[in-house]
Amino acid sequence: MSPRQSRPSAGHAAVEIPEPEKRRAILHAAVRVFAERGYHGCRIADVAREARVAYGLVYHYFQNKDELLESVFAEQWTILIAALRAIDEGPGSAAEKLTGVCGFIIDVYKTAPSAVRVLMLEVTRTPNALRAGSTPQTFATAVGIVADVIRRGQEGGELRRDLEPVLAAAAVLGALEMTLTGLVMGLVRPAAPPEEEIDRVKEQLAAMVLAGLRAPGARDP
Amino acid sequence: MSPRQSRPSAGHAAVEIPEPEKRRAILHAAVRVFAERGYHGCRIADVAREARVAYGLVYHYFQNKDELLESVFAEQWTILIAALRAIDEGPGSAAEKLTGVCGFIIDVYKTAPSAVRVLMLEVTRTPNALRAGSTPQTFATAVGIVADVIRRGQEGGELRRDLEPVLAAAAVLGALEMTLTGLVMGLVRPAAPPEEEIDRVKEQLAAMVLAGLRAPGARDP
Amino acid sequence: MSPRQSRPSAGHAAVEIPEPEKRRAILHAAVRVFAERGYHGCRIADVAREARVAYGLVYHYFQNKDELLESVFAEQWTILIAALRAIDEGPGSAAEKLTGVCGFIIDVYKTAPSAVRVLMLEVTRTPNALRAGSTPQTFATAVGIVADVIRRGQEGGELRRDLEPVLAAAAVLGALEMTLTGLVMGLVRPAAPPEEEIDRVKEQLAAMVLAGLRAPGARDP
Amino acid sequence: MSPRQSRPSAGHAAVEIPEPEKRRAILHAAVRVFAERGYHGCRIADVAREARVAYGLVYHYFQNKDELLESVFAEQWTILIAALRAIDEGPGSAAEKLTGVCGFIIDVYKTAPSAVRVLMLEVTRTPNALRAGSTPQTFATAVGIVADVIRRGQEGGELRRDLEPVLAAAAVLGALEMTLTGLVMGLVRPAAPPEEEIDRVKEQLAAMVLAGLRAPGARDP
DNA sequence: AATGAATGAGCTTTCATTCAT
DNA sequence: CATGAATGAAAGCTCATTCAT
Repeated sequence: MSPRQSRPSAGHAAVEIPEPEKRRAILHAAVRVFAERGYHGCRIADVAREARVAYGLVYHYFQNKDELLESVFAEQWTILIAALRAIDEGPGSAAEKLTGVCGFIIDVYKTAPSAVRVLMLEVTRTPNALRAGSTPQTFATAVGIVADVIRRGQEGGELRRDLEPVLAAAAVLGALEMTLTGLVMGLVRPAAPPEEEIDRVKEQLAAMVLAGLRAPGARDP
Repeated sequence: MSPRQSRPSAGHAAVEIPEPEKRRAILHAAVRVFAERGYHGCRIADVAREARVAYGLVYHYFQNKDELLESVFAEQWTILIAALRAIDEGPGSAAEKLTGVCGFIIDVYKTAPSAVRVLMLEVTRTPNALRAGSTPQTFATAVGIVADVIRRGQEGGELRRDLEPVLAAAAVLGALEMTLTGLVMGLVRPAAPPEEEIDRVKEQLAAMVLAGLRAPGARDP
Repeated sequence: MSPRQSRPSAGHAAVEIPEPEKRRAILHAAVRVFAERGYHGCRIADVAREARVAYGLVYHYFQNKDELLESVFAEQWTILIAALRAIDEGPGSAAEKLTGVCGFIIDVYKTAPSAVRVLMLEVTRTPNALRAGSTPQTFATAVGIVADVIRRGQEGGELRRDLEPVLAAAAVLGALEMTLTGLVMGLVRPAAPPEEEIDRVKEQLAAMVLAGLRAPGARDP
Repeated sequence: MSPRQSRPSAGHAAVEIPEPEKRRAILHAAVRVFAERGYHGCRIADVAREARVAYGLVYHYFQNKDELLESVFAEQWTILIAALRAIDEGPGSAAEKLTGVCGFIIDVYKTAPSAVRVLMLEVTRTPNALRAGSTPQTFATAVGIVADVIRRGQEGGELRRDLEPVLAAAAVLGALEMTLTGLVMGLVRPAAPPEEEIDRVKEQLAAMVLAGLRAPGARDP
């Protein structure tokens, strides 16, 4: 009787059916509301209002609340992981790659703060049922990629070897996340216009992270 | 006709009215349930069951769900901030104090993981209405104390001066938090019995944090 | 294990056990609260607070809410009916007796407004279960007594014969009640000090009632 | 995302949005249940069942119980006051107008007894919070209109001048109300089929009221 | 007698989900 | 596709009643 599937998004051949504009609006709205209020606090009514769409339409495009939020998760993780992979597989030293990771996340944050919050904060709070198949693995994947960067940096003598890569990766992402949170909450008052302020955060964070991980003898880039 | 106030908890002199045992049980249960499911997902019925107490008793001691969770917040923050203050005002170098902070939080985590999760995770997710008067300030306070430690370390030449203390403090706490989250989610698989594993995390984290903040010339402790 | 019966109030012989002071306080408080908020709106907690007595004590003296409120009803009606009977069986013309009825109710109102409200207003609103054995009959009794006065006045040629006595009696009591309500609500603003104001109401009401009922030829008293 | 406002009910021009049928059903049901059981005794579940409507729909159209009952109040008072105004401003002597008032209320009672009970009985019992803005004023308004009729009758020499109009008006409405109550409770047993019985009540009441208020010299109509 | 903590059924309110249009 | 009224299960809150002290 209509869509309602996970939307593989592309057909296999010929005529590419474009994603309906309103479906997109709902998904975007869901990201914001979800980020703002969390899984249980996010009401379908809120999403519909935020998307400026009729109540019932949400159920036209998504089976139910869970499927909607799962889509949100999936989409955001897909983007993040793709980016991390690109950085990981690209050229450059471990230090450059870590700087790239910090930079990317903070850049995303500049244009879509809620997207970052969804990824970082909802990981542990969202019911397991929902994340089934998506989050724990994907979160692990994200941490894993960063850990890989670190591991190879250790192997190449660029980063200190006494740290467990996974643990270090988690710490780096956590540092990123909480710094952004501080920004959201106004702890770090913008001494400069927001745009530049965020760039300053980016630099400092990268510096701190690198200093924390770099091998004693290694040179600054 | 009964309690139901915010319970300033301490009198000024002589006859200290002891906190009713069941009130305490409810508060403890609330910490756990709250940590587990977040603000909106936490049902009064769950708290009551967890505390092995009748439904209605929760409302005997607390006005409503909000007041209960606010009490949880207040209590946890009070404990954490007192500990941070003690470390801040105690003796030792900045490095030792930062190590102390990491150690304390991870130690608390060993005995009461949910308490830590409430503090760290609920900060941004809990409705503003609820946190009014409690969280934003208290969170800021906690960050502020750590930032002070860092600032004095910078002034004493022990820590690098190019980092904004508040930002660095947030990053440190974030690194702590996400590492613990990783532990919870099983990302960092215990290579050793849990107890020792956590101690290993403590060491590595402290090492990383210190390396990230220490001034180039400073010696290892 | 204690009182808790309907309290026949007097023993049969010798040693008269006096009604406990606090039982009385509860009963009085109940009259006020009941009058103020009606059956469903009247909480045991309110009664206890109003009586400055511990919550549980109410249940020491009364089986349950119903028994308490039934006692209130019974007591008030007993008083009212006794007074009406006394007037009815006393000397005087029908006109004098009707004046007496108006006067009595308004006088009671002066000292215990809530008692009057209980009698007059709760009649139709209180659940049948509660009034069982008390109200419908007693209310009917009260109306009946006034109707008797009217009937005898009609038979004696003093009052007009075209009115159904019961109907007329109800109307008289209703006029009384609503006037008092008007007073409570401040519709009839006291042009004089409360005391005198009420006396003025008494006169006017009696005059109006008598004029409404008196036979065309009958003289003013 | 829907109705839920006080429903000003009438637009100014062209396309009149009709009141949803079910909203109306709920309001009607509420009048009955409210009349039957009073403010505190009236359960939303009862209203929904009586209106043959799903529980939740009540909350679709009304914010909460208070708003629902306030709407009931407002509607009933609006009707009554409009009718009283029409009588007041229409032609006829004061006596005819008073007869009209009695007749109107009793006629309404014939078709919608509960409506009358809501107006007359709930005035003093309903919590102040609820009536705020609606009842005290409107009740005063109703009494005021009747008082105006009386005042003008006094000025025209038709009615006795020694009675305070407001007081007399309250008494008249009270007589009406209690008579109807008596009818409800079966005090005045129908000597005739209900229909005629009520008409007999109407006549007797009007006669009594007029006799009570008419100036000594004035002729019978 | 007196107290007030403790219990839990019942009612209000919310909100995911369905359905007629 | 789009809409929003309609439904009802689940969660929050109240309060009569019991019970240990």
